[in-house]
Amino acid sequence: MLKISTKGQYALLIMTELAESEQNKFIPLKLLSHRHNLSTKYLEQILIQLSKSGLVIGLRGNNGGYKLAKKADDYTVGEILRAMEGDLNPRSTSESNTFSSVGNDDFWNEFNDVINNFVDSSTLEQIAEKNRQFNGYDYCI
Amino acid sequence: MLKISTKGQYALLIMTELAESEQNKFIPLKLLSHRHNLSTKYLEQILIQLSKSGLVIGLRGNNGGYKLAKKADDYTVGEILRAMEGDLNPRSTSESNTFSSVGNDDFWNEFNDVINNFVDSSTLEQIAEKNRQFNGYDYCI
DNA sequence: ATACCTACCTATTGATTAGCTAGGTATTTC
DNA sequence: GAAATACCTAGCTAATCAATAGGTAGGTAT
Repeated sequence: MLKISTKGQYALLIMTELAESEQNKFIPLKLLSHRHNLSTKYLEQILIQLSKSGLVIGLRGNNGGYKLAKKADDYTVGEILRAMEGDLNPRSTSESNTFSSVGNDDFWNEFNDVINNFVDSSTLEQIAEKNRQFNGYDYCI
Repeated sequence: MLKISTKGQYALLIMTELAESEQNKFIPLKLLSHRHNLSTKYLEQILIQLSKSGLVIGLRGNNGGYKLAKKADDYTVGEILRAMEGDLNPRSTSESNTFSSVGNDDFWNEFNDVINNFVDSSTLEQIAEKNRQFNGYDYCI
């Protein structure tokens, strides 16, 4: 249906949240879920998966939580979404060659490129920066 | 999961098939399904829906079948896929504003634009033409 | 040591969708 | 009127989505 699941959307949202945090401190899951009114248990699964993928670092115990594994500039949106969704090919890869035609194949390949080029040229930092600007104007009176 | 369903893929494939037919003659469903090894009953549902959407004209009885409702040049891939899939927004529209942030919203809107601009600038004729060229080289010896 | 905090793990569930299959009805041509 | 065709409606299986639930392991402060 050409939709990114809520997992992908939540993941991106939370990653930008982490990117905006000062000094990249560990932020506990509970705080993140409460701030965005998301199910803690559901978000937990997402963060564990991000952690397994190496996009985020989790630390247990008091003052633990999650933080980015690298600088926000070094994340593409693509790698974040793919960590949650698997590959972002609009055509199910398995059936690519069972039925097809040259023109159709070309179209689907180009479509795939358009999508992936876009998400891979968008960085986490770009999103976080926009949020910072907006929050700046909004609250700095 | 950012996938176009088989319905959308089949629809596009069959539409290009119709576009390639000489003089836009009516082609029976059974022929189309056999040529591409697709379930007749499943493809039937797809063509009925395309017919309801006005993209294709169905005629019953002997020598009946389906044909395009207009010139291949006048179809965008977007309108064909949307007829099968509904809108092609990668973010579920309903949840757009329940959770969000400026940067995230901007990203999702741009993503939406990238996808829709692409499918709306690809025409059925472009795909059909590529097929015709290929078939020309392949069989004309 | 122990109490608490936090991430991590595994299973289950209800709702929805994808991808078909099946059987019938209406319409057109010969 | 018989054959060919599109059209209609229902159901079915498997997968996926979006959560919920209950537990375990690892750190920290006292």
